[in-house]
Amino acid sequence: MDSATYLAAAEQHCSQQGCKLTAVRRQVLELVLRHQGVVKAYQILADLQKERGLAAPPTVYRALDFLVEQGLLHRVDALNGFIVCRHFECRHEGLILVCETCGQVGEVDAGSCLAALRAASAGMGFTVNPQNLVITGQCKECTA
Amino acid sequence: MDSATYLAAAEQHCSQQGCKLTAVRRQVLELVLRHQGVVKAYQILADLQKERGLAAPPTVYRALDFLVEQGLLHRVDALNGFIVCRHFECRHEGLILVCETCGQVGEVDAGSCLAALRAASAGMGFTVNPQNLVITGQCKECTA
DNA sequence: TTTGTGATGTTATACAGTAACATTTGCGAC
DNA sequence: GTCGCAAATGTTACTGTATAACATCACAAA
Ligand SMILES: [Zn+2]
Ligand SMILES: [Zn+2]
Ligand SMILES: [Zn+2]
Ligand SMILES: [Zn+2]
Repeated sequence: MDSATYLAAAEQHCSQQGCKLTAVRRQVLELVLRHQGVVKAYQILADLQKERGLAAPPTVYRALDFLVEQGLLHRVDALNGFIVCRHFECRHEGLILVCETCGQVGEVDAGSCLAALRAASAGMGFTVNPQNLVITGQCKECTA
Repeated sequence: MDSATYLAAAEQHCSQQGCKLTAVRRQVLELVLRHQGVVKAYQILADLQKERGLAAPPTVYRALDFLVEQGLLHRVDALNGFIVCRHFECRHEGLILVCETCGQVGEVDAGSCLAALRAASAGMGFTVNPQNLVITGQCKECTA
Protein backbone atom coordinates (compact mmCIF):
# COMPACT_ATOMS: atom_id res chain seq x y z
CA MET A 1 0.00 0.00 0.00
CA ASP A 2 1.53 3.31 -0.99
CA SER A 3 1.32 6.43 1.11
CA ALA A 4 -1.52 8.03 -0.81
CA THR A 5 -3.70 4.96 -0.44
CA TYR A 6 -2.77 4.67 3.20
CA LEU A 7 -3.62 8.29 3.88
CA ALA A 8 -6.98 7.95 2.18
CA ALA A 9 -7.76 4.89 4.27
CA ALA A 10 -6.62 6.71 7.38
CA GLU A 11 -8.88 9.61 6.61
CA GLN A 12 -11.84 7.34 6.17
CA HIS A 13 -10.98 5.48 9.35
CA CYS A 14 -10.99 8.72 11.31
CA SER A 15 -14.32 9.95 10.01
CA GLN A 16 -15.82 6.57 10.84
CA GLN A 17 -14.65 7.18 14.40
CA GLY A 18 -16.33 10.54 14.35
CA CYS A 19 -13.24 12.69 14.21
CA LYS A 20 -11.14 14.45 11.64
CA LEU A 21 -7.76 13.92 10.08
CA THR A 22 -7.05 17.61 9.87
CA ALA A 23 -4.30 19.22 7.83
CA VAL A 24 -1.71 19.23 10.59
CA ARG A 25 -2.51 15.68 11.65
CA ARG A 26 -2.37 14.50 8.09
CA GLN A 27 0.93 16.24 7.49
CA VAL A 28 2.45 14.69 10.61
CA LEU A 29 1.24 11.27 9.53
CA GLU A 30 2.79 11.82 6.10
CA LEU A 31 6.08 12.76 7.69
CA VAL A 32 6.09 9.64 9.83
CA LEU A 33 5.32 7.56 6.74
CA ARG A 34 8.37 8.96 4.97
CA HIS A 35 10.69 7.40 7.52
CA GLN A 36 11.57 3.77 7.90
CA GLY A 37 10.76 2.24 11.25
CA VAL A 38 10.85 4.29 14.41
CA VAL A 39 10.62 8.07 14.29
CA LYS A 40 11.01 10.51 17.13
CA ALA A 41 8.78 13.43 17.91
CA TYR A 42 11.54 15.99 17.56
CA GLN A 43 12.52 14.57 14.19
CA ILE A 44 8.96 15.11 13.04
CA LEU A 45 9.07 18.57 14.55
CA ALA A 46 12.18 19.38 12.53
CA ASP A 47 10.59 18.00 9.36
CA LEU A 48 7.47 20.01 9.99
CA GLN A 49 9.46 23.17 10.48
CA LYS A 50 11.13 22.63 7.12
CA GLU A 51 7.75 22.40 5.48
CA ARG A 52 5.79 25.12 7.19
CA GLY A 53 8.39 27.28 8.86
CA LEU A 54 6.74 27.48 12.22
CA ALA A 55 5.97 24.69 14.60
CA ALA A 56 6.35 24.08 18.31
CA PRO A 57 6.45 20.84 20.31
CA PRO A 58 2.80 20.89 21.35
CA THR A 59 1.70 20.92 17.72
CA VAL A 60 3.59 17.72 17.03
CA TYR A 61 2.72 15.98 20.28
CA ARG A 62 -0.96 16.72 19.88
CA ALA A 63 -0.97 15.30 16.39
CA LEU A 64 1.02 12.23 17.44
CA ASP A 65 -1.26 11.63 20.42
CA PHE A 66 -4.27 11.86 18.17
CA LEU A 67 -2.81 9.42 15.67
CA VAL A 68 -1.95 6.96 18.41
CA GLU A 69 -5.45 7.22 19.81
CA GLN A 70 -6.88 6.47 16.38
CA GLY A 71 -4.62 3.45 16.11
CA LEU A 72 -2.73 4.88 13.14
CA LEU A 73 0.55 4.98 15.04
CA HIS A 74 2.03 2.98 17.88
CA ARG A 75 4.21 4.52 20.49
CA VAL A 76 7.46 2.66 21.23
CA ASP A 77 8.14 3.47 24.85
CA ALA A 78 11.56 1.87 24.94
CA LEU A 79 12.77 4.26 22.28
CA ASN A 80 10.62 7.33 22.87
CA GLY A 81 9.45 6.94 19.33
CA PHE A 82 6.57 6.15 17.03
CA ILE A 83 5.87 3.69 14.24
CA VAL A 84 3.15 3.52 11.62
CA CYS A 85 0.45 0.92 12.13
CA ARG A 86 -0.42 -0.69 8.83
CA HIS A 87 -3.29 -2.76 10.21
CA PHE A 88 -5.40 -0.17 11.93
CA GLU A 89 -8.54 -1.60 10.40
CA CYS A 90 -8.19 -5.21 11.41
CA ARG A 91 -7.79 -5.04 15.18
CA HIS A 92 -4.61 -7.06 14.88
CA GLU A 93 -3.40 -8.63 18.08
CA GLY A 94 0.11 -8.97 16.85
CA LEU A 95 3.29 -8.19 18.64
CA ILE A 96 5.34 -5.47 17.10
CA LEU A 97 9.05 -6.09 17.13
CA VAL A 98 11.35 -3.11 17.11
CA CYS A 99 15.10 -3.35 16.74
CA GLU A 100 16.69 -1.23 19.40
CA THR A 101 19.75 -0.72 17.28
CA CYS A 102 18.46 0.26 13.84
CA GLY A 103 14.78 0.97 14.51
CA GLN A 104 13.60 -1.61 12.00
CA VAL A 105 10.08 -2.86 12.60
CA GLY A 106 8.55 -6.30 12.21
CA GLU A 107 5.35 -7.88 13.29
CA VAL A 108 4.50 -11.33 14.53
CA ASP A 109 1.07 -12.75 15.07
CA ALA A 110 0.63 -13.79 18.65
CA GLY A 111 -3.05 -13.54 19.25
CA SER A 112 -3.32 -16.71 21.27
CA CYS A 113 -0.34 -15.83 23.39
CA LEU A 114 -1.79 -12.42 24.07
CA ALA A 115 -5.15 -13.86 24.97
CA ALA A 116 -3.47 -16.14 27.51
CA LEU A 117 -1.63 -13.17 28.91
CA ARG A 118 -4.79 -11.14 29.27
CA ALA A 119 -6.53 -14.04 30.95
CA ALA A 120 -3.71 -14.57 33.41
CA SER A 121 -3.58 -10.87 34.19
CA ALA A 122 -7.32 -10.64 34.60
CA GLY A 123 -6.99 -13.40 37.19
CA MET A 124 -4.96 -10.95 39.21
CA GLY A 125 -7.49 -8.18 38.73
CA PHE A 126 -5.30 -6.48 36.22
CA THR A 127 -6.49 -5.12 32.90
CA VAL A 128 -3.79 -5.13 30.27
CA ASN A 129 -3.83 -2.04 28.12
CA PRO A 130 -5.63 -2.65 24.86
CA GLN A 131 -2.60 -1.21 23.19
CA ASN A 132 -0.71 -3.36 20.79
CA LEU A 133 2.30 -4.77 22.51
CA VAL A 134 5.61 -3.46 21.34
CA ILE A 135 8.62 -5.61 22.08
CA THR A 136 12.21 -4.52 21.67
CA GLY A 137 15.20 -6.59 20.70
CA GLN A 138 17.66 -7.00 17.89
CA CYS A 139 16.97 -7.70 14.24
CA LYS A 140 18.96 -10.18 12.20
CA GLU A 141 21.40 -7.65 10.79
CA CYS A 142 22.09 -5.97 14.10
CA THR A 143 22.56 -9.25 15.93
CA ALA A 144 25.41 -10.30 13.65
CA MET B 1 11.34 -10.52 52.85
CA ASP B 2 12.12 -7.28 54.63
CA SER B 3 14.45 -4.65 53.30
CA ALA B 4 17.44 -5.65 55.39
CA THR B 5 17.24 -9.23 54.23
CA TYR B 6 16.75 -8.12 50.68
CA LEU B 7 19.74 -5.81 50.80
CA ALA B 8 21.94 -8.53 52.23
CA ALA B 9 20.85 -10.89 49.48
CA ALA B 10 21.44 -8.19 46.90
CA GLU B 11 24.93 -7.60 48.22
CA GLN B 12 25.74 -11.26 47.99
CA HIS B 13 24.27 -11.46 44.51
CA CYS B 14 26.53 -8.65 43.34
CA SER B 15 29.70 -10.09 44.75
CA GLN B 16 28.86 -13.41 43.11
CA GLN B 17 28.75 -11.49 39.84
CA GLY B 18 32.15 -10.06 40.59
CA CYS B 19 31.08 -6.52 41.35
CA LYS B 20 30.24 -4.42 44.35
CA LEU B 21 27.12 -2.99 45.88
CA THR B 22 28.88 0.20 46.94
CA ALA B 23 27.52 2.73 49.40
CA VAL B 24 25.83 4.92 46.82
CA ARG B 25 24.36 1.98 44.94
CA ARG B 26 23.10 0.47 48.14
CA GLN B 27 21.58 3.73 49.25
CA VAL B 28 19.79 4.17 45.94
CA LEU B 29 18.47 0.62 46.19
CA GLU B 30 17.24 1.33 49.70
CA LEU B 31 15.46 4.44 48.51
CA VAL B 32 13.73 2.53 45.73
CA LEU B 33 12.69 -0.12 48.25
CA ARG B 34 11.05 2.49 50.44
CA HIS B 35 8.54 3.30 47.73
CA GLN B 36 5.64 1.20 46.60
CA GLY B 37 5.69 0.25 42.96
CA VAL B 38 7.20 2.47 40.34
CA VAL B 39 9.74 5.13 41.26
CA LYS B 40 11.25 7.76 39.04
CA ALA B 41 14.88 8.71 38.82
CA TYR B 42 14.33 12.29 39.88
CA GLN B 43 12.31 11.17 42.87
CA ILE B 44 15.27 9.10 43.96
CA LEU B 45 17.52 12.05 43.28
CA ALA B 46 15.40 14.21 45.56
CA ASP B 47 15.42 11.54 48.26
CA LEU B 48 19.15 11.21 47.96
CA GLN B 49 19.63 14.93 48.29
CA LYS B 50 17.63 14.90 51.50
CA GLU B 51 19.92 12.24 52.91
CA ARG B 52 23.32 13.40 51.79
CA GLY B 53 22.84 16.99 50.76
CA LEU B 54 24.63 16.76 47.48
CA ALA B 55 23.74 14.67 44.49
CA ALA B 56 23.50 15.22 40.77
CA PRO B 57 21.61 13.27 38.12
CA PRO B 58 24.59 11.19 36.94
CA THR B 59 25.02 9.78 40.42
CA VAL B 60 21.50 8.44 40.43
CA TYR B 61 21.45 7.24 36.84
CA ARG B 62 24.73 5.39 37.25
CA ALA B 63 23.45 3.61 40.30
CA LEU B 64 20.12 2.79 38.66
CA ASP B 65 21.84 1.50 35.54
CA PHE B 66 24.05 -0.69 37.65
CA LEU B 67 21.12 -2.08 39.59
CA VAL B 68 19.19 -2.83 36.41
CA GLU B 69 22.24 -4.57 34.96
CA GLN B 70 22.47 -6.71 38.06
CA GLY B 71 18.81 -7.58 37.76
CA LEU B 72 17.91 -5.93 41.05
CA LEU B 73 15.65 -3.41 39.37
CA HIS B 74 13.54 -3.40 36.24
CA ARG B 75 13.05 -0.36 34.13
CA VAL B 76 9.46 0.48 33.19
CA ASP B 77 9.76 2.22 29.87
CA ALA B 78 6.14 3.22 29.66
CA LEU B 79 6.49 5.28 32.83
CA ASN B 80 10.15 6.29 32.77
CA GLY B 81 10.46 4.54 36.08
CA PHE B 82 11.94 1.66 38.00
CA ILE B 83 10.63 -1.16 40.13
CA VAL B 84 12.36 -3.52 42.51
CA CYS B 85 12.88 -7.09 41.31
CA ARG B 86 12.21 -9.51 44.11
CA HIS B 87 13.26 -12.57 42.16
CA PHE B 88 16.71 -11.61 40.96
CA GLU B 89 18.08 -14.96 41.94
CA CYS B 90 15.65 -17.23 40.17
CA ARG B 91 15.81 -15.99 36.57
CA HIS B 92 12.06 -15.58 36.58
CA GLU B 93 10.42 -15.36 33.19
CA GLY B 94 7.35 -13.70 34.49
CA LEU B 95 5.54 -10.73 33.13
CA ILE B 96 5.51 -7.73 35.34
CA LEU B 97 2.27 -5.81 35.46
CA VAL B 98 2.41 -2.14 36.26
CA CYS B 99 -0.63 0.01 36.83
CA GLU B 100 -0.26 3.16 34.78
CA THR B 101 -2.41 5.08 37.17
CA CYS B 102 -1.10 4.27 40.63
CA GLY B 103 2.20 2.53 39.89
CA GLN B 104 1.21 -0.63 41.72
CA VAL B 105 3.14 -3.70 40.62
CA GLY B 106 2.06 -7.31 40.17
CA GLU B 107 3.59 -10.31 38.55
CA VAL B 108 2.14 -13.12 36.52
CA ASP B 109 3.87 -16.29 35.50
CA ALA B 110 3.85 -16.56 31.74
CA GLY B 111 6.93 -18.56 30.97
CA SER B 112 5.29 -20.67 28.29
CA CYS B 113 3.72 -17.67 26.65
CA LEU B 114 7.08 -15.94 26.63
CA ALA B 115 8.78 -18.96 25.15
CA ALA B 116 6.23 -19.02 22.35
CA LEU B 117 6.79 -15.35 21.78
CA ARG B 118 10.53 -15.81 21.56
CA ALA B 119 10.14 -18.70 19.16
CA ALA B 120 7.80 -16.77 16.89
CA SER B 121 10.14 -13.80 16.90
CA ALA B 122 13.17 -15.94 16.21
CA GLY B 123 11.31 -17.22 13.16
CA MET B 124 11.50 -13.69 11.85
CA GLY B 125 15.17 -13.39 12.65
CA PHE B 126 14.43 -11.25 15.65
CA THR B 127 16.00 -11.71 19.06
CA VAL B 128 13.77 -10.55 21.87
CA ASN B 129 15.63 -8.73 24.58
CA PRO B 130 16.38 -11.01 27.53
CA GLN B 131 14.85 -8.34 29.68
CA ASN B 132 11.85 -9.20 31.75
CA LEU B 133 8.77 -7.97 30.02
CA VAL B 134 6.97 -5.15 31.69
CA ILE B 135 3.35 -4.69 30.71
CA THR B 136 1.25 -1.70 31.60
CA GLY B 137 -2.42 -1.50 32.30
CA GLN B 138 -4.82 -0.79 35.12
CA CYS B 139 -5.04 -2.48 38.48
CA LYS B 140 -8.31 -3.45 40.11
CA GLU B 141 -8.66 -0.30 42.19
CA CYS B 142 -7.85 2.03 39.35
CA THR B 143 -10.17 0.28 36.94
CA ALA B 144 -13.19 0.88 39.12
C1' DT C 1 -25.33 36.76 14.97
C1' DT C 2 -24.11 34.75 18.85
C1' DT C 3 -22.16 31.31 21.20
C1' DG C 4 -19.93 27.12 22.07
C1' DT C 5 -16.61 23.57 20.97
C1' DG C 6 -12.63 21.55 19.17
C1' DA C 7 -8.27 22.53 17.01
C1' DT C 8 -4.23 25.20 16.71
C1' DG C 9 -0.73 28.76 18.00
C1' DT C 10 2.54 30.51 21.45
C1' DT C 11 5.33 30.92 25.41
C1' DA C 12 7.44 29.12 28.95
C1' DT C 13 8.76 25.51 31.75
C1' DA C 14 9.12 20.89 33.75
C1' DC C 15 11.00 16.41 33.46
C1' DA C 16 14.48 12.85 31.69
C1' DG C 17 18.98 11.57 30.45
C1' DT C 18 23.99 12.06 29.06
C1' DA C 19 28.78 13.99 27.71
C1' DA C 20 32.94 15.26 29.34
C1' DC C 21 36.22 15.90 32.55
C1' DA C 22 38.01 16.29 37.48
C1' DT C 23 38.64 13.85 41.70
C1' DT C 24 38.69 10.23 44.86
C1' DT C 25 39.13 5.49 46.44
C1' DG C 26 40.72 0.88 46.82
C1' DC C 27 44.02 -2.48 45.63
C1' DG C 28 47.91 -5.02 43.84
C1' DA C 29 52.94 -4.48 42.30
C1' DC C 30 57.14 -3.11 43.60
C1' DG D 1 54.87 2.27 52.26
C1' DT D 2 54.17 4.34 47.88
C1' DC D 3 53.54 3.99 43.20
C1' DG D 4 50.43 3.35 39.63
C1' DC D 5 46.34 1.59 37.75
C1' DA D 6 41.26 0.95 37.40
C1' DA D 7 36.79 1.58 39.06
C1' DA D 8 33.70 4.60 41.16
C1' DT D 9 32.12 9.06 42.23
C1' DG D 10 31.78 14.19 41.91
C1' DT D 11 30.78 18.26 39.08
C1' DT D 12 29.35 21.13 35.39
C1' DA D 13 26.93 21.81 31.65
C1' DC D 14 24.16 20.45 28.24
C1' DT D 15 20.80 17.77 25.07
C1' DG D 16 16.53 15.68 24.50
C1' DT D 17 11.57 14.70 25.76
C1' DA D 18 7.10 16.30 27.09
C1' DT D 19 3.49 19.29 29.06
C1' DA D 20 1.05 23.39 31.37
C1' DA D 21 -1.30 27.35 30.57
C1' DC D 22 -3.36 30.56 28.03
C1' DA D 23 -4.46 33.02 23.51
C1' DT D 24 -6.51 32.57 19.16
C1' DC D 25 -8.89 30.61 15.30
C1' DA D 26 -12.42 27.99 12.54
C1' DC D 27 -16.61 26.12 12.10
C1' DA D 28 -21.17 24.74 13.11
C1' DA D 29 -25.42 24.75 15.92
C1' DA D 30 -28.83 27.71 18.13
ZN1 LIG E 1 -0.45 -2.01 14.43
ZN1 LIG F 1 18.48 -3.74 13.61
ZN1 LIG G 1 11.98 -9.32 38.41
ZN1 LIG H 1 -3.71 1.26 40.05
